[in-house]
Amino acid sequence: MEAVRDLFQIMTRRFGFLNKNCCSAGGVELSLVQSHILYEIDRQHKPSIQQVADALGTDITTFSRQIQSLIKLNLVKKTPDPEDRRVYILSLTTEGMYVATTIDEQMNAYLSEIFSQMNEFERETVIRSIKFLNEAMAKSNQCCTPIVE
Amino acid sequence: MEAVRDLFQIMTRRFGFLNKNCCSAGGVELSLVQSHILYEIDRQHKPSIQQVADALGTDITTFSRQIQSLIKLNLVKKTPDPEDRRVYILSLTTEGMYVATTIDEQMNAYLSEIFSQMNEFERETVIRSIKFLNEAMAKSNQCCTPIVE
DNA sequence: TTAATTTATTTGTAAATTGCAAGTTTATAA
DNA sequence: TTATAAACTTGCAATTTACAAATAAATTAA
Repeated sequence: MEAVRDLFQIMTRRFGFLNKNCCSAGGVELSLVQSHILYEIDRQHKPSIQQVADALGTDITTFSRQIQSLIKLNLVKKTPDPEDRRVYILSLTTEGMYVATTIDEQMNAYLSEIFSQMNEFERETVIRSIKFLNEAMAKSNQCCTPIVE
Repeated sequence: MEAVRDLFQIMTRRFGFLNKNCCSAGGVELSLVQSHILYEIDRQHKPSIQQVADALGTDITTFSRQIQSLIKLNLVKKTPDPEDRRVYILSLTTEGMYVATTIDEQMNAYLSEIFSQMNEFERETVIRSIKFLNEAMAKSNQCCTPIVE
């Protein structure tokens, strides 16, 4: 197999730029990391701090502080879990939800623009390919998840 | 178009993990950023500091310091450009080349493992799709390049 | 039931990363 | 030849990071 890595490296870099340019909404200027956190909280169902940190592969102590700053920005809410009082459940505030949604819409708009250069068939193929790839990565145990030592 | 962003977000996150777990070679422990820099210096033809910083979308002052630390690690070399004495040409040292190559091989090995789950046709399709996507992103002027204001 | 262990989270601290402002040096334009 | 611009570096100061250690609650073992 030739230089598959190059393809990935360039693609993810480009997508990274997209994300980077995309992170302010509702008068709030977010860092890339913060935008990823909002995304992940939104995506998961009542996640704990630990769960989101794991999903993003961030050190828990770092993550704890990141959450603190997002709470200060009034984008994230921390609720004690009644089931287990060690745990805090994370959720987006109304404002956080607005910001996350806005970013999401912008990202999708950018992506639409990219895909608009393709015809229906090409678009379908590319999207199906990415889905497929994600599944393959999920199945692989050697890679693609944060290191758990 | 449905939630294309999700596909991308997950894919790039997974690839990010891959990169993250992949950054030590030849007894040197590199950060993700450092590994990206080696990659980009290797890829470009006698790039200047500015060029690599631009390609990676990093602030030039930050980048200047990152190069300094890679020089200290004896992975990167800075040569004055005879054509324009303001400019420094970056290149990898022998050791830097070794590290970059090792990381590259590891990444490709991981990717091979992922692709080994697919049959020949699927593999071809996925790879062609990513190439295609890269071209589309390159053509788009709205996105996918670092902000130049 | 108590003691020991594990899990979730936070804080102390110190190092690394970042970027703006300002500076140096060389090239180019007026 | 003076002014402007471009490539790069340094001085900060703020932010981000992660390891070690602490707290508090749950679980498990004795």
